[in-house]
Amino acid sequence: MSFIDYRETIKEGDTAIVFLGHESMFPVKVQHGGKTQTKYGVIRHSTDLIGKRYGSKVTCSKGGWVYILHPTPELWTLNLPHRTQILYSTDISLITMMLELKPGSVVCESGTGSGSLSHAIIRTIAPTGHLYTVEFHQQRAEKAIEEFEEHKVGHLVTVKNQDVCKNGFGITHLADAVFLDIPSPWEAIGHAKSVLKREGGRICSFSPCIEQVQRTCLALEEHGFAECNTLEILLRVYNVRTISLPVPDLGKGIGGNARAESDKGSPSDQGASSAGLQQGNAQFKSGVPPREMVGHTGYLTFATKSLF
Amino acid sequence: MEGSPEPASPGVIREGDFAVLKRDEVFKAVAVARRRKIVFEKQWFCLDNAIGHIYGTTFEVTSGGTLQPKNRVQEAATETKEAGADNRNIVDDGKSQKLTHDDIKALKDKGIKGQEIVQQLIENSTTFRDKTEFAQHKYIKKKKKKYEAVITIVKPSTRILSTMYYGREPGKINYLRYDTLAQMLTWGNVRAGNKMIVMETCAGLVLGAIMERMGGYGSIIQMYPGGGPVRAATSCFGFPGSFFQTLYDFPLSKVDSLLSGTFSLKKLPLESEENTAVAEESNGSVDDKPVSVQEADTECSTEIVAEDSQPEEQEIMDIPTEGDAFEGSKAKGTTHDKQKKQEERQKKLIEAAGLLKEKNADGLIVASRFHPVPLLLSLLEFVAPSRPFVVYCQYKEPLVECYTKLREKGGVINLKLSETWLRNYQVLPDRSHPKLMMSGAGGYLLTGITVINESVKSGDCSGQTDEEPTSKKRKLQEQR
RNA sequence: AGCUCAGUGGAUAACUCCGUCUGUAGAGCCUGAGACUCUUAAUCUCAGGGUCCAGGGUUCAAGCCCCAGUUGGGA
Repeated sequence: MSFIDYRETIKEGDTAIVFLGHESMFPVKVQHGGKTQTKYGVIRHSTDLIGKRYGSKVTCSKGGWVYILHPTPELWTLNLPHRTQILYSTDISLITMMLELKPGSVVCESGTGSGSLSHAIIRTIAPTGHLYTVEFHQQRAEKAIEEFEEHKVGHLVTVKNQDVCKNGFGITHLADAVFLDIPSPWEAIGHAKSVLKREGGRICSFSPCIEQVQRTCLALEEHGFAECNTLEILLRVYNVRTISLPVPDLGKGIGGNARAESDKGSPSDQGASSAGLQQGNAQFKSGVPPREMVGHTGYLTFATKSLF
Repeated sequence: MEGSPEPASPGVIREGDFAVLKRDEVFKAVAVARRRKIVFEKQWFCLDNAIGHIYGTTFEVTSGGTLQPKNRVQEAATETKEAGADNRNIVDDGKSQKLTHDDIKALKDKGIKGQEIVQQLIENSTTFRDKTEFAQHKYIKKKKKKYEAVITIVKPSTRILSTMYYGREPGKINYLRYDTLAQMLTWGNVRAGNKMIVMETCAGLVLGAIMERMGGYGSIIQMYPGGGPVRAATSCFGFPGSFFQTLYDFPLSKVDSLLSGTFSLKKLPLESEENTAVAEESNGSVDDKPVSVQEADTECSTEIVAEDSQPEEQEIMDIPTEGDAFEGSKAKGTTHDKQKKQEERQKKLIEAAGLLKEKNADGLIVASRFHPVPLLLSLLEFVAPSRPFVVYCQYKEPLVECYTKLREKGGVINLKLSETWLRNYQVLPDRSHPKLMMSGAGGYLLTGITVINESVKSGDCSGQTDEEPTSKKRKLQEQR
């Protein structure tokens, strides 16, 4: 198992995703002799997991079943233990594209937070790129290092426990892209500029509040960044449902005979009949939005450092 | 609001009023009565002490279940002396609050004021002064919400009730969101003096909204499915009885017969001596030739009913929200009463039929759980030319079908299928951002304007296909 | 049947529930109204009733966050 490479079978030490259905799934560290409880019964790692192919349907002790999935950054984002608020795949997708990340890219990130975005970046820049990620909270930095090692991507990432606003990223003129997810990003724009390659690169800053964006944009301009652009992306999910609407009873049966002869061609005759609707229910499929409303995550401000 | 502390009664909470309780963004409609327990947000209390105060007053709930008005004077400007620069030194070990669960419970049980409890929590937090200024502010806000819970009593309105229903029982109003309702009232040109046709299954909310906008002037014919109109939400508005004198209702199941001229009253009581028009109708229908309602007769009877106050009585019957007080007086309806009631009903029905038969309504509003196509095609018959109509549906597909059918049939222009999105914002110094985006789940609208359908009048089908596009083109040019 | 340990998934309507499809504003019961016939009532239809157990902590100034507590469910 690795977050940057698919493997066929489940092995000791892997982080696998146990999929129970709906939105319900959780990560599990596979260990000899390990046991995992689910609502469908117990899973015994040695017999139920190790050696099985990813994607297998595993039967639990109560007769229920679950799927075991190979981890991906997207599944990890949905299952990682939160130390902070995290970025979700909708925002991550836009960040990745607008920062022009690809295999070989060198990226600087701060703060690391819970590592949701970090995993996605690492997947994209592997096998030859590198991520430098800076986090001023000591426990969070340590936990991140631990996770990267566990997920066998440690060689692609360097974690530093320091304050990016004061001390920058600890390197200069190496990065193709910089990403900032910190409360006062405008204080880090200078360091960001100096860490980007001399020939230029892209920067992105994530902020929940519009005042932060205003300050950041001013700072970007002062430091000579170009193509400053702020975006917000919202995900709209639809559930596909069969809808059944009752057809109203307009009393068609009672006066039906007389109406057939309506000389004026009264359009009312077309009522239920021309609509092709019989008494009863009209059925159709529709995409219905879930009741929960889309919440605001943050604004994404992008800019380019160019030679000119 | 202009600072005039007028003793004018309209602004005062009185027994028998319909009022709305508000806590934060949660509403509940209640009938104001003495000695009646209300449960709201897991607190129970009586409204006795609220009677006599003006609407908009904020109350605290005492432990004894009474309301005490709360003066909003001192917002102790909790001057934040110390604040951290960032959270790098805050560790989430769950140990920063020194008060235990039992300590806090004891404070509450002792009846300590919410404000004091919040202060205690702050003083016993080892991390509070290390939080940033913004985090401190947020912390206080959260604790206040929990411990300084107050309720405000407000006057019902479309704004309040539509917000309440969407939040509390959206299924009962077919997910009609309040911004969508606002669109309907505007595009429907709802105003005083109109003659409106309404077909809704939104608990009577849409009807109430229309009545509010009409202010008691004009007339409304409510089309209803099944045994009678539902007006649970309408009664929450607390409209004066006069508003109901020109509110009529008519069963959907009679619409086709009315349109085809075979409309009759089958279950009319045998002895309907007073109203000759009614008698004629019932007799006529038994015979060979279906007799349509005479316009002159119905207009006459309309005026008669407008004078007596029967409609009001009917509304009170619809009101038994949670009322048990009136139960006693509700003598088990004698057969005589029942018969009398039915007679009144028949009378109103005849009047409603007469109004519809004039085919000169000023607008049509549809918002129902039924498929809108047959409703729209039939009910538009009763609307005068050059009048707006609005159809709401929770789903897009049926309205697309309406659009298609109406284009085929003609007689309407300016058809527009629409949906509104709504989002609100947090605005605080340096902390402004959108809160929620409400989109998709608020339903869809089809709006349009009726016109004289020449293709039908001429009885020439071939001309229809040619005329439609040209007229549409002209309209487009005018708009640009 | 009682106690202890570990892990798992639930608490919203007066009450009881809600599905391995990315199905928790959906229902049942209850109450009421109308219809109907089989009338101390049955049946059918419709309606009324919803803001999520409680406390603490924490995330950036956006929770798809965390912890221990209460209650009941399963190995």
